[in-house]
Amino acid sequence: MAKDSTTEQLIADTAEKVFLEKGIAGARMQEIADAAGINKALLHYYFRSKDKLFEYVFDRVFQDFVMRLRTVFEEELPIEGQIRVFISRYIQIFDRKPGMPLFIQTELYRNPDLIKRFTFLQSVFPADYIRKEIAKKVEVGEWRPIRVSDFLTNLIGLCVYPYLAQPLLQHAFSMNDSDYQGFLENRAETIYTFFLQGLRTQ
Amino acid sequence: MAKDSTTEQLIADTAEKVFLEKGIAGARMQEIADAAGINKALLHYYFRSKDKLFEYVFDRVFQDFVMRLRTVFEEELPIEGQIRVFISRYIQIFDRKPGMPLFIQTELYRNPDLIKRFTFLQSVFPADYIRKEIAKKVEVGEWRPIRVSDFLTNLIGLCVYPYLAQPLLQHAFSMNDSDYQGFLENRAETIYTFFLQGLRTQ
DNA sequence: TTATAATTTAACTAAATGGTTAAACCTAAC
DNA sequence: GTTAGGTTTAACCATTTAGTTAAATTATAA
Repeated sequence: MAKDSTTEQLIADTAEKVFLEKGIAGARMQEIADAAGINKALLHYYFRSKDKLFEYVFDRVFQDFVMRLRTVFEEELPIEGQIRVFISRYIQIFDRKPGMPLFIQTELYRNPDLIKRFTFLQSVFPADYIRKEIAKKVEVGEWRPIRVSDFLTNLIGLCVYPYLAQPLLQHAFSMNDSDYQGFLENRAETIYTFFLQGLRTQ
Repeated sequence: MAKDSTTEQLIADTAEKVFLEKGIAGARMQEIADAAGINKALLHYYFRSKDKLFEYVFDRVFQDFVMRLRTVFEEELPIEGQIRVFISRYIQIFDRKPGMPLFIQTELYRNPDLIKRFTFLQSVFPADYIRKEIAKKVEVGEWRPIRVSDFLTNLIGLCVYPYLAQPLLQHAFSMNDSDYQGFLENRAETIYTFFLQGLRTQ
């Protein structure tokens, strides 16, 4: 019977696009079916309900995100190098799916229970490891003391904010789409320099 | 007949809460009416349609935001002092309405036309002024060169991100609500130090 | 008092929407 | 060729939802 998962894949991919664009409340099952080139009956044949489909998509999106980042702080590099990789990989993820950060934050804000689905989050936010590295750097007088939560919030905020606030920033800086694309392309290097300098003592 | 604007106010305040929490797509007129302690008929009596009500609320929220920030970079202070004021005022705004940043970004992302309603945005993002100040500081060797767009994106991102990503961060750092509140309270100082240091040459 | 505006009540409409059903059709494996 | 599962069609159901209506009621200002 050769489980033909192509259709399931197609549905999930299409649903992801629609959900990313409109959120669960704004998305319509009919629209997903149309966009996938199938009919509503088949949609419910594969995914019983809108909620089930949403959860499936949400998990997939988040897993994709986590999987691309979880190994960064395990690599054999000095912390500065890990930070550089972290930044560029973060940006790389969102370049492929610019709507992803806003989607995750919004759905999470409106339904905090979704947080329960977040496994492996500690590997993307390796607080203990970072704490130790900060301590080392502080001891040799290279960095100022900083809380882990501030360290990671700053780092991630610098990476993600341009994607979360794209329409606002693009308008504020009078950029067209390709201007903004150019702006984003230079961010990785800017962030790296700025972030590391921000940590230093002098 | 004394136009009793109390009810209009009440409706707008209540609608704001509901819209901030659920977005336009997730909000229900009935829910707004109930929360305001009135009936749906009266809701439509004051605001003809959901869209009209939403636009009214959206404008109010954004205007409130702009009005609290527009004067910061006109104050008689050195740029460092202006930055300090900017940060603390930014944070102060969101402390009162934590859902506001996510609301604005999400609705703007899903309906980019709303950007047309953004007047005075240039006074919150005074690109020309900042450009000149950067140039001065670079000339005396105090700051590294940085694009205005990066300068403002970094500054605002550092302020706003903890509000945009509250559920995620709170979970990642295993904080309860009061932990997170404490985390936010120290942010202003942290950001100020970190941001200014990030700009420096050495 | 009287007229006018605010508010409630309650029923109603029309459209959108998630989800179901059953029969028919297609296709590939056996 | 038969069978089983994927797919379509098309109608249908129940519920939700924005918005309306009209009549009754309450407050308010002139």
